[in-house]
Amino acid sequence: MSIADRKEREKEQRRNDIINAAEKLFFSRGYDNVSMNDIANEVELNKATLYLYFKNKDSLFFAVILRGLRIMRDMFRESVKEERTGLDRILAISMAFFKYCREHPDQYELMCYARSRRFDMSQVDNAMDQMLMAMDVIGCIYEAIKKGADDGTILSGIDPMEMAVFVMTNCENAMRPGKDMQWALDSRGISPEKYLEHSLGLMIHAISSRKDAIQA
Amino acid sequence: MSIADRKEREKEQRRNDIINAAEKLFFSRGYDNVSMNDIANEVELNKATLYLYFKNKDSLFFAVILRGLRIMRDMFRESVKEERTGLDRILAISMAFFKYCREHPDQYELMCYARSRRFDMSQVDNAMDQMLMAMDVIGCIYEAIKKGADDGTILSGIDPMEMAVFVMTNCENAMRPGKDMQWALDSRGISPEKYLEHSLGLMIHAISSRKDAIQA
Amino acid sequence: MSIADRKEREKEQRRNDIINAAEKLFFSRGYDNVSMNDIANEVELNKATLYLYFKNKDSLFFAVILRGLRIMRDMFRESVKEERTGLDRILAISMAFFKYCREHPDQYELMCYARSRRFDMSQVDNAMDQMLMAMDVIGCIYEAIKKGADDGTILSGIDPMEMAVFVMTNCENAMRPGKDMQWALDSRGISPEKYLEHSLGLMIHAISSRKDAIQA
Amino acid sequence: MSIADRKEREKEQRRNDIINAAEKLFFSRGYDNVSMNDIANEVELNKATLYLYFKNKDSLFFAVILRGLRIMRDMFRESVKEERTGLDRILAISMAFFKYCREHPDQYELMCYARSRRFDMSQVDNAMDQMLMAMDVIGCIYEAIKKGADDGTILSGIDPMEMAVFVMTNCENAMRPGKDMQWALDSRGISPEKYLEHSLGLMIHAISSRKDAIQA
DNA sequence: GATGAATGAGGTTTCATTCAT
DNA sequence: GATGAATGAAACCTCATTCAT
Repeated sequence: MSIADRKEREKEQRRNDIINAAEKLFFSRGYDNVSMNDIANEVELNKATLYLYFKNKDSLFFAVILRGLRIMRDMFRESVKEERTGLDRILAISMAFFKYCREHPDQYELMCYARSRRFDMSQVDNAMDQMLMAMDVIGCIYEAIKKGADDGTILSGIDPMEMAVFVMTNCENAMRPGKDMQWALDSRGISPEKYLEHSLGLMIHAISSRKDAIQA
Repeated sequence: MSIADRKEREKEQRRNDIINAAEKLFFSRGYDNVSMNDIANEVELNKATLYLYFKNKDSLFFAVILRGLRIMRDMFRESVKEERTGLDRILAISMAFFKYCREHPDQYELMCYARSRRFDMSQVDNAMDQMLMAMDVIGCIYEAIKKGADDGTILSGIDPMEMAVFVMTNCENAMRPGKDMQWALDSRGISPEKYLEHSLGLMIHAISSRKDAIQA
Repeated sequence: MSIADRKEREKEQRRNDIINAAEKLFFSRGYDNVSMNDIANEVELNKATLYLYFKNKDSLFFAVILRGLRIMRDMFRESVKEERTGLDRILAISMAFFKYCREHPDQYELMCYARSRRFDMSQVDNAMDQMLMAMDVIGCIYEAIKKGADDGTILSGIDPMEMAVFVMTNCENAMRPGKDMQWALDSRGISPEKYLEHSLGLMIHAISSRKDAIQA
Repeated sequence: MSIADRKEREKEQRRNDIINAAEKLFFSRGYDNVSMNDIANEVELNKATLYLYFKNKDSLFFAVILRGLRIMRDMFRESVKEERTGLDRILAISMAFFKYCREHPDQYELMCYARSRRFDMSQVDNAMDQMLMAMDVIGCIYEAIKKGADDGTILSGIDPMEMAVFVMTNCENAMRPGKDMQWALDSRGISPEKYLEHSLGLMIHAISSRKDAIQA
């Protein structure tokens, strides 16, 4: 068993090495400007070897994404531990999200790109893992919303999943408003931080059951 | 002058033909699966000729996007004409946005793609037009928000531009929640239409000065 | 001895399994569209194991061919048993050949491909078996011709081996005239069956000592 | 007109240069051992340029083949000019065929390879020309057979096209009996020339209306 | 004897872009 | 202004084969 185990671990390690190399390059040059050749050179393996571990370039890409999602989920889970009320948990998750984005800006950038029509999930061999992890992430929010509906800190009457999606997308937009939106904010001298704060406040205001509070 | 005029008009016409062809192909196959060759064939011009009108493929792409933005802006402007209060105008613009997305789904798809990191605006020759038009679009919302702050239908206290961005991005997400968000909604059997409605309700609730209303 | 025997038999069995798998795949997709990987998967052995049994892909291919040749030879031998005269034997062998082609069309197809310049016999480890078996096959015809020369049913005066080759190649062409020849026949509405019959008639006519007969 | 003409000629010339280079390499190393890279280097053009003139490697290959077929056809046509009877024409064509094979052995080798299952004519852009030329070649024999049936030198009663195919394939086999057939002939010390002669004699004997003659 | 992992070499094709005319 | 032809660069992927275990 120890021998099979070691093999197993080595294989996992190598897989990880590849993902590391790919991640590094994707981060610095973007998906489209990195070739499998580049990655093979970076990880010092033969190009063909990459294809032993990943069906194709897209699959490798989504393995990178998956890792990012896992980190995000873990941060989400960790963040709610200390919080009592549903609303507090939502706030905590929001903060965790912003933290994630700040600590892993390139990873988050890739994640956004991974959603574009450019990618055909049917050609990706770990598509299912991808979906499950995404569900896990949104699931954290979903749980918090449900709790909030129970404890009265969050509006009820709408399916908690809808609210979770509302929260998640608002966080994303608060963090990364899109090129044109940034132009608009720039034109009025509004800093990203300020927009983040206010935008989050509006979101919380929208879902909170207390009718008087705008918090950040 | 009439001769120069005609020339001018012809040139404009040809430029438009190219954009038409490109648009048609981008719509049906996506940016990355359309080559300059394809476009040249579609418009029945030589490939090299395209480069007389557009600096590169990206510039042509953004010319297509620009046209879409113009349509959107016109619809926004048209939509507010009949509305009195700021809040009503925001509602009207939201509706106009959804209408736009439904009537030009492919165009909207492209617009989203155009925002990805993949594109380097510094290599695009009409980047300025692009920015101005985007400002125009968001400007419509900005005006409505300002009016709403004046007439008391919309929360004041936050820069109207911030609110405009909040509105716009919420509309976008209401309409097109992203692959993973759709999975999440699907898992609870929530239809896109329902989510659109509720999500819009939350947004309006967030910005409305009336503390009791959730409307769709 | 029994242990060594068993080992021997198992080894032979495994070798056969590999040939079976290769044959199946070559039949359905053609030599060039089948990889050693495919074969290894089909037979559920490791790719490297294949190389314990066969020097290279070509050798495996020719092992498949060899098996086909053996079948053909056995059919030839069986076919002449009941026939008296040399000419009758030639006819019987021809029929056996056609039967073989009909019963093993894919195998025959491969056999034809195996003759192309693409293959370098010097790199094939069982080239000698290959040659011996081919000689066996043609040998059947050779014997029949010799008998026919003796019993007066077949022209003498030409080396029987030459005639054997003439017979064999005519049978092959009767059965499988080649793409362009088929186009030609099609253009005149001649069915493969009809051509087979007439072509065989001409061949028999050519070698028969009776100057009046055209038979099928 | 002269300018367009020159362009046209230059283009044709270049196309020919490419075919020349490809032919040279195919001759010396065989189709599968020549890459488009090799050809591009040989003709001193960019690899991509090749694809302006030929849809793919196969199409280029068949352009080489087509040229060979044209030569063969021209030799066939030339050969019959001086001959009166149908049978004499068949003999003349046979000789022309043998001459062709001796003068262009590599070309003939390729032609044989071109017929194998390996090639999917549906992916070849000049497939129609290919077929027409093949029909032209066989057509020469067909005409001679018809004439022979008229003038009484050749057996009638079988469709001339069938006989033409019979003649053609017999010539091919007389010239190039196939690896195994050569082994067989070798084993009896029969030279290719001798087999050619006798084999041709049998073929002529088969189609001739004179019941007593074996000629070469 | 069997295998999992690795690899080197190369395959065809595509594309955006640019000259010379 | 328009074009036909050319190109450089690279892209992804596959395969037969061979070690170390």
